[in-house]
Amino acid sequence: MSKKILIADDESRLLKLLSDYLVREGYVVTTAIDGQAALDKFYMDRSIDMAILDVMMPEMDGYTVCREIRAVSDIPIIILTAKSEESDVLNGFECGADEFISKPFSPKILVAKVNALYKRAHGDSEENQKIEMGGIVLDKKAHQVTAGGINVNLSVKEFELLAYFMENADIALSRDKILNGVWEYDYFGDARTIDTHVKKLRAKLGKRGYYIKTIWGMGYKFEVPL
Amino acid sequence: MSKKILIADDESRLLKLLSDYLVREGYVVTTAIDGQAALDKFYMDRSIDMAILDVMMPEMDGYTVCREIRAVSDIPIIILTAKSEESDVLNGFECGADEFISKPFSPKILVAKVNALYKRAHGDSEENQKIEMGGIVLDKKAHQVTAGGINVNLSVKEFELLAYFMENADIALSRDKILNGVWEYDYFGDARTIDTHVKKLRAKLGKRGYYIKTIWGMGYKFEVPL
DNA sequence: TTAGTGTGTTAAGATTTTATAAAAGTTGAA
DNA sequence: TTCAACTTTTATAAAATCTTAACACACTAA
Repeated sequence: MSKKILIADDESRLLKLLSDYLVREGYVVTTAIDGQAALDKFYMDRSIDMAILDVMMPEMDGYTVCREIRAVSDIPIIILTAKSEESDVLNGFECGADEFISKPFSPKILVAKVNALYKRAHGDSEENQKIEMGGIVLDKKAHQVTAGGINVNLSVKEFELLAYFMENADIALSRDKILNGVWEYDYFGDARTIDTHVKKLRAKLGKRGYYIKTIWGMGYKFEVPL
Repeated sequence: MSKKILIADDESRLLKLLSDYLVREGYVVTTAIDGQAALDKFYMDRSIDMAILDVMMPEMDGYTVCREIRAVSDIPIIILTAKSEESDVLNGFECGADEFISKPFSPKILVAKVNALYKRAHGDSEENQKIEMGGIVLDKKAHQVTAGGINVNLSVKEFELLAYFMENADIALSRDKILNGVWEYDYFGDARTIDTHVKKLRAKLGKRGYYIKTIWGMGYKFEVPL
C-alpha cells in the first residue's frame, strides 16, 4: 500500500514542516510550490492517494487545482485556508474538497485529519455501524435495535445510551462519563436522568435488560454474561 | 491531582471569563496579563499542567511564550488567535502548540478542548489498568476483581481498598496512610472502620485473603507469598 | 503471668445510593 | 394551537453499603 500524498504550498518552510510530519507518520510525500506544479505532479504520478492544497498559490490557486483533480479523481483533498471568509468556504465546498483546515493549525490536527480521511477512503473502518452483543443487535445506520431477533422500539436518547453502553462494553462507566458521552458537553442536568433512561432501556430490552449492570456507588456497566 | 492552568491574555475581561469557566470545571487557574508575566509565572510555579496563550500580548507575544515553554516542557498549550493573525502560519506551526482557537469562540468549545487535551496528556488515565498479583486480578477500567479466575463482587470501598493495597504491595501501611489514600483527605472517622473493611475483603478473597497481612501495632501489608 | 494495648468479629442503625413512579416541561407534527 | 411522544425533574420507597460500638481475642513487655 502506497499512502502517497501530494502537498502544494508556496511557502517552502511550511512545505518542509508538513512533509516531515507526514513522513514520520509513514506517508510518502510529494511536494509542489505552486498550483500548476501540483497539477503537473498529479498527472505525472497517478498513484497519488491524497492531496493537501494551500489556497494561496502562484500560477493556479488551490480551488482550481482541486476542481481539476476532482474532475478526474475521487481522492481525498484537504484545503488549507488562511482566512475563514464566507466566500472562501463557499468556494471550497463547490470545488469538491473533503476537508478544510484554517491556518494556523497544529501539526497534530493535520495528521489526525489526514489519517481519518485516509481510513475513510480506504474503507478501513467501512460503515461498520452494526454492533452485536449477546443477542442484541444495534444498527447505527438504520437507527434500529433488535433483541433476540425481535424489534425493539427505542427513543433517541435511549438509543444513544444503549449505543454508548455497547461501545463501552465491559467498562465501568460513571454517571459523569455517561453524561459527557451521551449528552452535551456542558449539560448540567441531574445525574438521576440517566437512571430513568436506564430503567426504560432495561424494561424494553426484556430479560436482556440486565446486561446493564448497576455498579453501586460508581455507575453502570454493560456486560454480557458468559 | 492539581489540574493547574495558566491563562495569559491582556484583556482582563476575557481573562476573568475564561478563568470562571475553567474554575467551574475544577481547574486551578493562574492568570497573566502579558507574555513576560506568563513566562515568569510558568517558571515560578513548575506544577502548571496546561497553558492558554493569547497571541497578541504586550512584552512578549504568545508564539514566543509558547516556544519558550515548549523548550523545557511538554504540557499542552492552546493558542488563541484573532482573525487578522490567522495568516501567521509558520509561527503557529513551529511554536509547538497543541491547539489553536480563533476568536471569537464560545467558552463551551474552549472548555471542551481543554478537557480533551487534559485527558490526552494524562495518558487517558485508565487505559488498561490491570494489576495482577498472586492470582488476584484487579481491573480498574471494568471495576472488576477476580481471584483464581472467579469473579469477586466488591463494594466501592472494598474495591478501592484492595486497589490501594495492590498498588502498594510489600509496603507496610499504617491506618493513617490508608485513610488518607482511600478515604477523603480529612476523614475524621474511626480507625476501626478499616479493620471492618479488611475483614470483608479477606472473606471475599477466600484463601487469598491473607495476602493482606496484619502488622501488629502498625497497620497492614499486602504481600503475596513466594 | 498479667496488665495494657492493638486487632478481629459481629450486628445494628445511619448514611448513601439506586429504583420506581408520577408529574412537569419540551419538542415537533398535524 | 393542540396533541402526543419524549425528556427531564422530583418525590418517595427500597436497597446496599458504611460506620460505629461493644466485646472477645491476640500480642507484647515487664
